Amino acid sequence: MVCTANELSEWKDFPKGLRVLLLDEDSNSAADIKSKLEAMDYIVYTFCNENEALSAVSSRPESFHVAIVEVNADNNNGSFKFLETAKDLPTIMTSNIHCINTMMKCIALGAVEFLRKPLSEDKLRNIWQHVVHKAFNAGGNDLSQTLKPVKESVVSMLHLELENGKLEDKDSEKTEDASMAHEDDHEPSPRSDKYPAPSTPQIKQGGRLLDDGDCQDNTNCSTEKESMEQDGESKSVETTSGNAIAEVTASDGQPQGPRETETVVKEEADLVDGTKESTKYSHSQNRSHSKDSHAGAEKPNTVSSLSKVNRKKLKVDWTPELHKKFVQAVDQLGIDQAIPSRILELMKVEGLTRHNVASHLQKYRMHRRHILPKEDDRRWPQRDQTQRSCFPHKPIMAFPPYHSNHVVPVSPVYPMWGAPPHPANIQMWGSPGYPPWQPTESWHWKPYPGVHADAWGCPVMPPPQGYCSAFTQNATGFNYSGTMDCRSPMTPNSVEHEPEDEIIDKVVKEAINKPWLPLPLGLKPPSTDIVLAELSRQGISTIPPHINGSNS
DNA sequence: TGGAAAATAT
DNA sequence: GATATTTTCC
Repeated sequence: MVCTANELSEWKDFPKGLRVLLLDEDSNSAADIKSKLEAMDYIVYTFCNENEALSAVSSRPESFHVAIVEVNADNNNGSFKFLETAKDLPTIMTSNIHCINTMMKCIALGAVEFLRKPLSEDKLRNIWQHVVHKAFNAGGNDLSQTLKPVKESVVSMLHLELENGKLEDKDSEKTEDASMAHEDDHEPSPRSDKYPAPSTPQIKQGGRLLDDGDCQDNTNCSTEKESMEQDGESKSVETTSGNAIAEVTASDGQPQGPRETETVVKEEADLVDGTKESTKYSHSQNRSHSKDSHAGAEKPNTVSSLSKVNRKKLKVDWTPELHKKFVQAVDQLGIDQAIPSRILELMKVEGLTRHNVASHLQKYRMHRRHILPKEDDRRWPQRDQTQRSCFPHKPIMAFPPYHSNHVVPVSPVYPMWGAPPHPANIQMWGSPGYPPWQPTESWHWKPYPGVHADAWGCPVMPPPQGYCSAFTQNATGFNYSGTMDCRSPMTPNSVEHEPEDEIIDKVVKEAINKPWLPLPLGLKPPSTDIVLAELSRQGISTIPPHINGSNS
């Protein structure tokens, strides 16, 4: 983020000048709070009923940075209403009542903190944290105009302060009450592993989940990597009790950076009373968790409602973005080198475990396997008639060596994963032409520039002689002998093949002996003209339209 | 570890 | 019941 002197000067005394909306029906209380806030150079706008306050917020949202709303037993609806309506405004609830359910409800409805009255200066002094937190955690798109300057200023400030070694006092406070978690008293420094998370449990906020290696304040009791991965997740649940937030910055530590690597996972967290509450971390764009408001809209037993949402450990939501990363990682590694651990490394996504990746990889492969042959099925028949009547119904052999580590990547384009039921998946697995995936998909062809997906398994007819030699050369160059390796079933000692295996074996041999035969090796097919000529020479007149397409 | 399959969750 | 994801097993 750019740090300009101008920005800095704009709010060099941050958080002084922070505009606070105070909603408190109790005029005495309001006056008291107001005076305290003003003593800290906060600008206070007092309202005694939610409608006025909401009206003010809606008419000039940029006028407030944070809100302090009182909840009382008599009229908490108004407070909740405000809370639910003014979602963009970090809202701190305060009350004389300490009903855990009320607190929970407030939090569930989006309150950033629940402070018990009376509000001491210490408590009030740090409300700016929520503003900063929001400024840094709101997705770029979500960042309101009000928060932008805050963020910029803070960044600027941090920049300077960091050079001085330490952040300004920023009041290392500790809010009590609802805040059972160890809070971050400082502003987010580029190196800190947490955001300036408010002291109160947040059940929302785009955040990252604990990463294996970043489970800073948690126990690292697990020695085994594997378990650490898992513990890293559940750990956040168990050891951060009271702090539903399990935010961990990405390795880069840049406040903004993590946003794009946030994993969408659901996490359960132990709440104060031990009940579980689920938190869904997602990309910043999804920040508004309807779930939360939904849960909050329920009765005081919000807790139990939340608890049922999920009891299991984290569940990775393979959003298109995440999947894209995955695919890119796979691409980068090459399909043959794409193993969970490496993919995981490349993805650099917090909270994602090797298992998650492995699982996804498994699915990914399955989809590919499932789809590719299907596509080929449409094309092979013709070939059968002409070249390989003995060829199995499916070009089994033509499968790319997805699971073979010693095979050269003969990676065909990643096809869509089929026709998924969910729109999201449709995107994820990329229906033809789905923009986001196009680049990725073509990426797969990197090792074989110019080769089109359709070349794979296309009813390409025996290429002319001239091409044959080229083909052979290429095949050699690309170590196509290795391709045969992927036909592991044909290992010498596997004498008792299934009938299908025998066929496979046969085909493999044939392929070996007749390299000029068009196996789906991902090689560039001959030019359309040549193919057409050859086809017609063989009396084949029916030509699938995609041949032309794939070659031109 | 990687990968397949079983078990669960949604 | 179908899928997606996690767990388990090898």
